[in-house]
Amino acid sequence: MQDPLVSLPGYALRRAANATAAELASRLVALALRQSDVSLLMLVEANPGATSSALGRQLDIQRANMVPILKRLEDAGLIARAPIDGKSQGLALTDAGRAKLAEGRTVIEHFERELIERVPQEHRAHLLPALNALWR
Amino acid sequence: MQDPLVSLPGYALRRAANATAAELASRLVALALRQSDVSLLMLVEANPGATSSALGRQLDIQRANMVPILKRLEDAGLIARAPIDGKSQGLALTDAGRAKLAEGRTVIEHFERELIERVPQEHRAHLLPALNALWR
DNA sequence: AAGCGAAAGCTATGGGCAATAGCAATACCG
DNA sequence: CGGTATTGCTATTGCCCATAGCTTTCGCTT
Repeated sequence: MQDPLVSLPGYALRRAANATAAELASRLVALALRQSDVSLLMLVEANPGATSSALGRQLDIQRANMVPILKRLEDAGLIARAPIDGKSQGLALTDAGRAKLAEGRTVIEHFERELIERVPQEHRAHLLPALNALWR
Repeated sequence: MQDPLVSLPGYALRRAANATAAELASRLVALALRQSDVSLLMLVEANPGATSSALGRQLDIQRANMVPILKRLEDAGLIARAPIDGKSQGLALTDAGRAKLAEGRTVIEHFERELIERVPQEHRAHLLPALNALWR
Protein backbone atom coordinates (compact mmCIF):
# COMPACT_ATOMS: atom_id res chain seq x y z
CA MET A 1 0.00 0.00 0.00
CA GLN A 2 1.22 3.42 -0.97
CA ASP A 3 1.80 5.60 2.09
CA PRO A 4 2.55 9.25 1.50
CA LEU A 5 2.59 9.91 5.24
CA VAL A 6 5.77 8.17 6.25
CA SER A 7 7.97 10.92 4.87
CA LEU A 8 6.32 13.59 7.02
CA PRO A 9 8.17 14.35 10.25
CA GLY A 10 5.01 15.61 11.89
CA TYR A 11 3.24 12.37 11.20
CA ALA A 12 6.22 10.32 12.31
CA LEU A 13 6.29 12.34 15.49
CA ARG A 14 2.67 11.53 16.14
CA ARG A 15 3.08 7.85 15.46
CA ALA A 16 6.25 7.56 17.50
CA ALA A 17 4.69 9.35 20.43
CA ASN A 18 1.58 7.19 20.34
CA ALA A 19 3.52 3.97 20.05
CA THR A 20 5.94 4.77 22.84
CA ALA A 21 3.25 6.16 25.10
CA ALA A 22 1.25 2.97 24.79
CA GLU A 23 4.34 0.96 25.56
CA LEU A 24 5.22 2.96 28.63
CA ALA A 25 1.66 2.91 29.88
CA SER A 26 1.56 -0.86 29.64
CA ARG A 27 4.68 -1.09 31.77
CA LEU A 28 3.42 1.35 34.36
CA VAL A 29 0.10 -0.35 34.83
CA ALA A 30 1.78 -2.94 37.03
CA LEU A 31 2.69 -0.13 39.42
CA ALA A 32 -0.78 1.39 39.19
CA LEU A 33 0.82 4.55 37.88
CA ARG A 34 0.14 6.65 34.83
CA GLN A 35 2.66 8.60 32.88
CA SER A 36 1.39 11.87 34.30
CA ASP A 37 1.69 10.40 37.79
CA VAL A 38 5.34 9.57 37.38
CA SER A 39 6.22 12.91 35.85
CA LEU A 40 4.44 14.65 38.68
CA LEU A 41 6.12 12.55 41.32
CA MET A 42 9.50 13.26 39.80
CA LEU A 43 8.79 16.95 39.65
CA VAL A 44 7.51 17.08 43.22
CA GLU A 45 10.56 15.23 44.43
CA ALA A 46 12.80 17.75 42.74
CA ASN A 47 10.74 20.67 44.03
CA PRO A 48 9.27 19.85 47.40
CA GLY A 49 6.80 22.42 48.61
CA ALA A 50 5.84 23.60 45.15
CA THR A 51 2.20 24.40 44.53
CA SER A 52 -0.17 22.66 42.17
CA SER A 53 -0.26 25.73 39.98
CA ALA A 54 3.49 25.97 39.71
CA LEU A 55 3.86 22.30 38.91
CA GLY A 56 1.13 22.55 36.35
CA ARG A 57 2.84 25.45 34.67
CA GLN A 58 6.03 23.47 34.42
CA LEU A 59 4.28 20.44 32.93
CA ASP A 60 1.88 22.50 30.85
CA ILE A 61 -1.06 20.97 32.61
CA GLN A 62 -3.85 23.36 33.39
CA ARG A 63 -4.98 23.90 36.94
CA ALA A 64 -8.30 22.24 36.28
CA ASN A 65 -6.60 19.13 34.98
CA MET A 66 -4.18 18.94 37.87
CA VAL A 67 -7.01 18.35 40.28
CA PRO A 68 -7.87 14.74 39.43
CA ILE A 69 -4.19 13.82 39.11
CA LEU A 70 -3.32 15.20 42.53
CA LYS A 71 -6.42 13.74 44.07
CA ARG A 72 -5.46 10.33 42.78
CA LEU A 73 -1.91 10.64 44.09
CA GLU A 74 -3.11 11.92 47.42
CA ASP A 75 -5.72 9.18 47.73
CA ALA A 76 -2.96 6.68 47.04
CA GLY A 77 -0.96 8.23 49.87
CA LEU A 78 1.91 9.20 47.61
CA ILE A 79 1.84 12.95 48.12
CA ALA A 80 0.80 15.21 50.96
CA ARG A 81 -0.44 18.77 50.94
CA ALA A 82 0.64 21.40 53.45
CA PRO A 83 -1.02 24.81 53.52
CA ILE A 84 1.33 27.65 52.63
CA ASP A 85 -1.16 30.40 53.17
CA GLY A 86 -4.89 30.72 52.89
CA LYS A 87 -5.04 29.90 49.23
CA SER A 88 -1.92 27.93 48.37
CA GLN A 89 -0.70 24.54 49.39
CA GLY A 90 2.72 23.02 49.06
CA LEU A 91 3.09 19.48 47.82
CA ALA A 92 5.60 16.93 48.95
CA LEU A 93 6.22 13.22 48.62
CA THR A 94 5.25 10.94 51.45
CA ASP A 95 7.44 7.98 52.34
CA ALA A 96 5.17 5.80 50.27
CA GLY A 97 5.50 8.32 47.47
CA ARG A 98 9.27 8.13 47.57
CA ALA A 99 9.11 4.34 47.49
CA LYS A 100 6.66 4.31 44.62
CA LEU A 101 8.71 6.83 42.73
CA ALA A 102 11.76 4.64 43.09
CA GLU A 103 9.88 1.83 41.38
CA GLY A 104 8.56 4.17 38.75
CA ARG A 105 11.96 5.58 38.06
CA THR A 106 13.31 2.12 37.39
CA VAL A 107 10.63 1.56 34.79
CA ILE A 108 11.26 4.95 33.24
CA GLU A 109 14.97 4.40 33.05
CA HIS A 110 14.62 1.06 31.35
CA PHE A 111 12.10 2.56 28.99
CA GLU A 112 14.23 5.54 28.08
CA ARG A 113 17.27 3.40 27.55
CA GLU A 114 15.41 1.05 25.22
CA LEU A 115 14.03 4.02 23.36
CA ILE A 116 17.46 5.38 22.68
CA GLU A 117 18.83 2.00 21.74
CA ARG A 118 16.17 1.65 19.13
CA VAL A 119 17.56 4.68 17.33
CA PRO A 120 20.49 4.02 14.97
CA GLN A 121 23.62 5.24 16.56
CA GLU A 122 24.32 8.03 14.10
CA HIS A 123 21.01 9.67 14.95
CA ARG A 124 20.95 9.16 18.68
CA ALA A 125 22.60 12.32 19.83
CA HIS A 126 20.30 14.40 17.67
CA LEU A 127 16.98 13.12 18.93
CA LEU A 128 16.68 15.01 22.18
CA PRO A 129 17.84 18.40 20.89
CA ALA A 130 15.67 18.07 17.80
CA LEU A 131 12.60 17.22 19.87
CA ASN A 132 13.28 19.98 22.34
CA ALA A 133 13.50 22.48 19.52
CA LEU A 134 9.95 21.62 18.60
CA TRP A 135 8.32 22.75 21.79
CA ARG A 136 10.68 24.56 24.18
CA MET B 1 12.03 25.35 39.03
CA GLN B 2 14.09 22.20 38.84
CA ASP B 3 12.92 19.95 36.03
CA PRO B 4 14.43 16.47 35.83
CA LEU B 5 12.18 15.60 32.89
CA VAL B 6 13.67 17.73 30.17
CA SER B 7 16.61 15.41 29.68
CA LEU B 8 14.40 12.41 28.94
CA PRO B 9 13.85 11.74 25.24
CA GLY B 10 10.59 9.95 25.93
CA TYR B 11 9.23 12.93 27.76
CA ALA B 12 10.46 15.33 25.11
CA LEU B 13 8.77 13.15 22.52
CA ARG B 14 5.51 13.39 24.37
CA ARG B 15 5.70 17.12 24.83
CA ALA B 16 6.76 17.75 21.26
CA ALA B 17 3.97 15.60 19.91
CA ASN B 18 1.38 17.31 22.09
CA ALA B 19 2.55 20.78 21.24
CA THR B 20 2.72 20.18 17.52
CA ALA B 21 -0.57 18.30 17.42
CA ALA B 22 -2.34 21.17 19.12
CA GLU B 23 -0.80 23.57 16.66
CA LEU B 24 -1.81 21.57 13.63
CA ALA B 25 -5.30 21.03 14.97
CA SER B 26 -5.77 24.75 15.41
CA ARG B 27 -4.82 25.32 11.80
CA LEU B 28 -7.08 22.59 10.52
CA VAL B 29 -10.13 23.75 12.38
CA ALA B 30 -10.66 26.44 9.77
CA LEU B 31 -11.10 23.68 7.20
CA ALA B 32 -13.34 21.68 9.52
CA LEU B 33 -10.82 18.85 9.34
CA ARG B 34 -9.07 16.84 11.97
CA GLN B 35 -5.63 15.40 11.73
CA SER B 36 -7.00 11.91 11.26
CA ASP B 37 -9.23 13.23 8.49
CA VAL B 38 -6.35 14.62 6.50
CA SER B 39 -4.19 11.54 6.92
CA LEU B 40 -7.09 9.41 5.78
CA LEU B 41 -7.83 11.59 2.81
CA MET B 42 -4.20 11.49 1.77
CA LEU B 43 -4.09 7.75 2.11
CA VAL B 44 -7.30 7.24 0.19
CA GLU B 45 -6.06 9.48 -2.57
CA ALA B 46 -2.90 7.42 -2.86
CA ASN B 47 -4.84 4.16 -2.71
CA PRO B 48 -8.22 4.59 -4.32
CA GLY B 49 -10.50 1.63 -3.83
CA ALA B 50 -8.82 0.49 -0.64
CA THR B 51 -11.03 -0.84 2.12
CA SER B 52 -11.59 0.63 5.54
CA SER B 53 -9.80 -2.31 7.11
CA ALA B 54 -6.75 -1.95 4.91
CA LEU B 55 -6.52 1.77 5.52
CA GLY B 56 -6.92 1.21 9.21
CA ARG B 57 -4.10 -1.30 9.23
CA GLN B 58 -1.83 1.17 7.52
CA LEU B 59 -2.67 3.95 9.96
CA ASP B 60 -2.84 1.65 12.98
CA ILE B 61 -6.41 2.62 13.58
CA GLN B 62 -8.66 -0.21 14.59
CA ARG B 63 -11.70 -1.09 12.55
CA ALA B 64 -14.03 0.06 15.28
CA ASN B 65 -12.39 3.46 15.37
CA MET B 66 -12.44 3.88 11.62
CA VAL B 67 -16.21 3.90 11.63
CA PRO B 68 -16.84 7.37 13.04
CA ILE B 69 -14.01 8.86 11.01
CA LEU B 70 -15.33 7.48 7.76
CA LYS B 71 -18.87 8.37 8.65
CA ARG B 72 -17.83 11.95 9.23
CA LEU B 73 -15.95 12.13 5.95
CA GLU B 74 -18.79 10.53 4.07
CA ASP B 75 -21.37 12.80 5.67
CA ALA B 76 -19.22 15.73 4.59
CA GLY B 77 -19.28 14.39 1.07
CA LEU B 78 -15.52 13.96 0.90
CA ILE B 79 -15.35 10.23 0.32
CA ALA B 80 -17.62 7.70 -1.33
CA ARG B 81 -18.00 4.00 -0.77
CA ALA B 82 -18.40 1.48 -3.54
CA PRO B 83 -19.17 -2.15 -2.77
CA ILE B 84 -16.40 -4.52 -3.79
CA ASP B 85 -18.25 -7.64 -2.81
CA GLY B 86 -20.82 -8.50 -0.25
CA LYS B 87 -18.69 -7.63 2.73
CA SER B 88 -16.07 -5.14 1.55
CA GLN B 89 -16.33 -1.65 0.22
CA GLY B 90 -13.77 0.40 -1.62
CA LEU B 91 -13.23 4.00 -0.67
CA ALA B 92 -12.42 6.85 -2.98
CA LEU B 93 -12.34 10.62 -2.88
CA THR B 94 -15.21 12.57 -4.30
CA ASP B 95 -14.56 15.78 -6.21
CA ALA B 96 -15.29 17.69 -3.04
CA GLY B 97 -12.87 15.38 -1.25
CA ARG B 98 -10.13 16.15 -3.72
CA ALA B 99 -10.76 19.87 -3.34
CA LYS B 100 -10.76 19.66 0.43
CA LEU B 101 -7.64 17.57 0.43
CA ALA B 102 -5.89 20.18 -1.69
CA GLU B 103 -6.63 22.75 1.00
CA GLY B 104 -5.60 20.36 3.72
CA ARG B 105 -2.38 19.51 1.97
CA THR B 106 -1.44 23.17 1.81
CA VAL B 107 -1.87 23.44 5.55
CA ILE B 108 0.09 20.26 6.15
CA GLU B 109 2.93 21.35 3.94
CA HIS B 110 3.25 24.70 5.67
CA PHE B 111 3.10 22.96 8.99
CA GLU B 112 5.72 20.36 8.16
CA ARG B 113 8.04 22.97 6.73
CA GLU B 114 7.78 25.13 9.84
CA LEU B 115 8.35 22.09 11.98
CA ILE B 116 11.59 21.27 10.25
CA GLU B 117 12.72 24.86 10.26
CA ARG B 118 12.32 24.96 13.98
CA VAL B 119 14.98 22.29 14.33
CA PRO B 120 18.59 23.49 14.31
CA GLN B 121 20.13 22.67 11.02
CA GLU B 122 22.64 20.17 12.30
CA HIS B 123 19.84 18.00 13.69
CA ARG B 124 17.33 18.29 10.87
CA ALA B 125 18.32 15.34 8.76
CA HIS B 126 18.28 13.08 11.79
CA LEU B 127 14.78 13.78 13.01
CA LEU B 128 12.75 11.69 10.61
CA PRO B 129 14.96 8.58 10.67
CA ALA B 130 15.24 8.75 14.45
CA LEU B 131 11.48 9.02 14.86
CA ASN B 132 10.81 6.26 12.38
CA ALA B 133 13.17 3.98 14.28
CA LEU B 134 10.95 4.36 17.30
CA TRP B 135 7.86 2.82 15.82
CA ARG B 136 8.41 1.30 12.40
C1' DA C 1 -20.98 -28.96 -2.11
C1' DA C 2 -20.80 -28.11 2.66
C1' DG C 3 -18.78 -26.47 6.53
C1' DC C 4 -15.84 -23.75 9.10
C1' DG C 5 -12.54 -20.30 10.22
C1' DA C 6 -11.19 -15.73 8.99
C1' DA C 7 -12.30 -11.21 7.68
C1' DA C 8 -15.25 -7.02 7.14
C1' DG C 9 -18.05 -3.60 8.97
C1' DC C 10 -20.42 -2.18 12.75
C1' DT C 11 -22.43 -1.01 17.82
C1' DA C 12 -21.63 0.09 22.42
C1' DT C 13 -18.79 1.45 25.98
C1' DG C 14 -15.03 3.13 28.68
C1' DG C 15 -10.43 5.32 29.78
C1' DG C 16 -6.84 8.86 29.34
C1' DC C 17 -5.81 13.35 28.44
C1' DA C 18 -6.60 18.06 27.46
C1' DA C 19 -9.60 22.41 26.77
C1' DT C 20 -13.14 25.72 28.28
C1' DA C 21 -16.15 28.22 31.36
C1' DG C 22 -17.13 29.59 35.60
C1' DC C 23 -16.85 30.14 40.86
C1' DA C 24 -15.34 31.29 45.73
C1' DA C 25 -11.68 32.49 48.54
C1' DT C 26 -7.45 34.65 49.18
C1' DA C 27 -3.28 37.35 48.22
C1' DC C 28 -1.05 41.22 46.32
C1' DC C 29 -0.31 45.99 44.98
C1' DG C 30 -1.12 50.81 43.88
C1' DC D 1 -8.84 50.38 50.94
C1' DG D 2 -10.11 48.56 46.46
C1' DG D 3 -9.38 46.53 42.36
C1' DT D 4 -6.82 42.76 40.16
C1' DA D 5 -4.51 38.53 39.91
C1' DT D 6 -3.95 34.00 41.72
C1' DT D 7 -5.28 29.61 43.66
C1' DG D 8 -7.83 25.57 43.82
C1' DC D 9 -11.82 23.70 42.41
C1' DT D 10 -16.43 21.90 39.75
C1' DA D 11 -18.57 20.68 35.62
C1' DT D 12 -18.55 19.69 31.00
C1' DT D 13 -16.85 18.69 26.49
C1' DG D 14 -14.00 16.78 22.70
C1' DC D 15 -10.56 13.83 20.69
C1' DC D 16 -8.28 9.66 20.36
C1' DC D 17 -7.73 4.98 21.37
C1' DA D 18 -8.96 0.27 23.41
C1' DT D 19 -11.98 -3.75 24.25
C1' DA D 20 -15.86 -6.80 23.64
C1' DG D 21 -19.14 -8.53 20.95
C1' DC D 22 -22.36 -9.00 16.92
C1' DT D 23 -23.76 -10.17 11.96
C1' DT D 24 -22.73 -11.02 7.39
C1' DT D 25 -19.81 -12.60 3.92
C1' DC D 26 -15.77 -14.68 1.93
C1' DG D 27 -12.70 -18.37 0.91
C1' DC D 28 -10.34 -22.42 1.83
C1' DT D 29 -10.48 -27.32 2.93
C1' DT D 30 -12.38 -31.52 3.16
